[in-house]
Amino acid sequence: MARPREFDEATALEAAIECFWHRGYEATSVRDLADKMGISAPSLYNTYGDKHALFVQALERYLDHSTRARITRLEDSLPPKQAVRRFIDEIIERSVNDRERRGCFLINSALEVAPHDKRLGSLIAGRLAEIEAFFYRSIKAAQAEGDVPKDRSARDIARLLLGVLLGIRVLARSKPERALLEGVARPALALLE
Amino acid sequence: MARPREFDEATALEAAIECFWHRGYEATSVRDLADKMGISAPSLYNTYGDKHALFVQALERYLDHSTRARITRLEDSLPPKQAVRRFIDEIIERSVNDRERRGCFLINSALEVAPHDKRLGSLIAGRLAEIEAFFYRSIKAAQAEGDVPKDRSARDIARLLLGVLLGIRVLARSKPERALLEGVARPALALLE
DNA sequence: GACATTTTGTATCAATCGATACATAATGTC
DNA sequence: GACATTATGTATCGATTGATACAAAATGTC
Repeated sequence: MARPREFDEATALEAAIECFWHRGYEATSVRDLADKMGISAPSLYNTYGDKHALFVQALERYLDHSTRARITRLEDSLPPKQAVRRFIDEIIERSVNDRERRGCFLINSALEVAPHDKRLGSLIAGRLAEIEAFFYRSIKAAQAEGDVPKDRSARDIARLLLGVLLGIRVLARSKPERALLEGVARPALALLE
Repeated sequence: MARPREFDEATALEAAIECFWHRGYEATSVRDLADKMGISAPSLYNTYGDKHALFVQALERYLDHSTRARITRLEDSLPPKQAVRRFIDEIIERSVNDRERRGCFLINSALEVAPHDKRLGSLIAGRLAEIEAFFYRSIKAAQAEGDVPKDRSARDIARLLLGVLLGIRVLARSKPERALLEGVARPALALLE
């Protein structure tokens, strides 16, 4: 019917994720994007729309393949309390080994673009709610199994863990020190015991 | 000796803080700055250097008049445990009432510019350390007075509170809901009881 | 009041921004 | 192979970016 695309959309989108993740939305130019994606500007606009639409697609792909995949993997392979602990542990590990200090694409976006973009803001808020929901149902399940004391508010602890997660990610971008990040997490995780 | 400046440096710097606070570093143009500061571009460059130097001065002034002033005020007027509680409470109050969702200029900067600017990165890291130090010495003092259980690590709880502070500030930019932010803070503050 | 010094306002610099016009190339359909 | 349709490459659009050149204006010193 028509000339086929010569590049792989998903592969190019991965490159776009790298750009936006590393530099943020404003500091990334369309030329940066096109270069790193290995395509021309017209191909970029033809395939993904404009810069903003590309950002949305990049963020959505990142969330599906990163945050959401991690939750599914841990929830399927570990008992609930361990899944929560491991989630936080993996975030710390990633943060300490993040030599470029990219942090988390979702959390970077929550700070940079959410307040200025209503549509993206609710997308991001929804994804943060998914993380809170993971913590909440894990704690609830652990409490049902007698693995976490039942006199503690699962809702509040889930929210604390969400806050701790965001805090660790932000802190790591200016002070990526293991002792500090583990210090943040330790008293919060101790509430599960 | 020479022609005197026709505007107040500090007042104009306050306007620059508003710009950078609201939009971040990259998204704020020199024209935005000059307009809001009520001066011309040459006056801006003549007085503050370039855009980057202006940002540093704006951030430093913000920190002296906001974060650092709050710590001093609370520490001078309240017993240590109450000072910590009040600090967190005030942050939540500010976040909930922050209709423009500006968050905290320091924390916004920790995420946007710290990883890309070594000099600013260490400035920011130092200021975050000051906040942690405030939590730490408050908890230590409260423990000495028997106001906080002594079997808890003051270092870890101080770090948790720092993480919670950052988490609340980030969360508030996409979900400024009181119940959520208070839920994050409640289990952390409960560790002081 | 002449001079040195600094600030201010106008006007503009080259570079880069996001985004496209246009012609050419590559496909499936008939 | 003619045609419709979409992708690609070149070349560039007007707008905006950070930053200045330059001359006029305002001060203290002498």
